[in-house]
Amino acid sequence: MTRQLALVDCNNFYVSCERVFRPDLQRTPLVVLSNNDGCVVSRSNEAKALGIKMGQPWFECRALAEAHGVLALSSNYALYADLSNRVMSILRDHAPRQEVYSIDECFVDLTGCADSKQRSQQLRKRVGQWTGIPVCVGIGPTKTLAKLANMVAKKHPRSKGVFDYNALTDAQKEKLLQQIEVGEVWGVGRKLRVRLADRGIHTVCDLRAAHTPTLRAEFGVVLEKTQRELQEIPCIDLQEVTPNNQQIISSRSFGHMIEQVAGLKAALSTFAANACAKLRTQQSCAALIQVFLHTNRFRPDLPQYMPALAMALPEPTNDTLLVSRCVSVLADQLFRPGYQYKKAGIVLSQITPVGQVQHDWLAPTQAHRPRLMQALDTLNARYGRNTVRVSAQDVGATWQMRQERKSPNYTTDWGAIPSV
DNA sequence: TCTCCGATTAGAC
DNA sequence: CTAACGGTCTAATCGGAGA
Repeated sequence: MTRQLALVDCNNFYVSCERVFRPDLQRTPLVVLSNNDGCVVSRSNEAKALGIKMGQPWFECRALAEAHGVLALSSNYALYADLSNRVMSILRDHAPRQEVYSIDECFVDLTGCADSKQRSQQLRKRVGQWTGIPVCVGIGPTKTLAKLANMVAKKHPRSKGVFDYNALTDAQKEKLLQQIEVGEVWGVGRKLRVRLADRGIHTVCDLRAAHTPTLRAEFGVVLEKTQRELQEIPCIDLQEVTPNNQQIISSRSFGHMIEQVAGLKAALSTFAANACAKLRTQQSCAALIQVFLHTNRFRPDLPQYMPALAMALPEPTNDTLLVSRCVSVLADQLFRPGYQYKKAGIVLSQITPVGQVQHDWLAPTQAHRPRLMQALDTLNARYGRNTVRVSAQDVGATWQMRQERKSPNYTTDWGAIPSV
């Protein structure tokens, strides 16, 4: 029996989230900006129609956008995460197997469903009614084809938000795949698209039909799997359990350039606190701590410096105070005066589950304070993130990112909901 | 010459 | 008036070091 994999993808997700609590913006052209109000990361259909590109720097399109009455909002991740959870939980309750693929997408397995297309329509309707978030559904025998089908559903209003690749005849499949550029395929990005074009592979149909051993030799396993998936041979399974992260990064661009170590350390200890909190939520510890600093790469007129340094711990930890101190030491070693720093961050890796951590009982007592960290997490959960923090976070702290257009915290603050 | 491992590349969203 | 350009994550592959 052919598999019926459905990809459910929220439409213009961040923009749609903002509109849930601001129905008056339903027809206003709208974009959501990345951290630091830097780039456009979500666009309403009206904004797309104006030619505003995904990932475009806001300062580049701002004049055009504002001339057409486009409203730009800073991103409000707490809101998006909250609505995402609601969407995912509705889908989980209405489909047997689910993989949450990203904040706005999930795969569900509808294999064996009597009428998967009708079922998808129901899912769509339910998510819309219960959350206010519009979604489209693509159905196919493999994940790659389900993604492609989803694209078709989004692009063609005739599909009413659901497109089923499995329902096509071989001739219809061929015709459809001829019309889609290879760059639209999941796993084919900018670089590959160019290299494939050099080989005469322009459409999805071309990729599907290419000589497999040659493709493999030239482009590697990843693309071979993609090709197989286009040929309806499943190579990428549904991942129902989300694995723990192998690496946790916390980094930010600053609202203003920083020239002093103290400022960098304030930012870095906040990053340490956030990264460790994340380690704790997934009940794991890290053994390698890396710190990096960046000057502004878009200012070739200024001296550039982007150093990085790692410290290996004798035993894995998730203790904010310990990691903060390491990060401070690394910052001192990396810091050179005379540069204007625009960004910094930390990377935690060599991650293992807490239960597997072997304590060195011959060594003097390590700074390992699970109960203190638990108390800290409880307090911050109740009274807000960073209510209890490391003092280094405050010393010389001037690094906050720009976020001039953020919407209120609708889902966590009653007062934020506009009165009707 | 082989193996290992860190760095780099490419992609996703 | 001018400058203003995200953040996290994974897997595969490359290339140098050391065995």
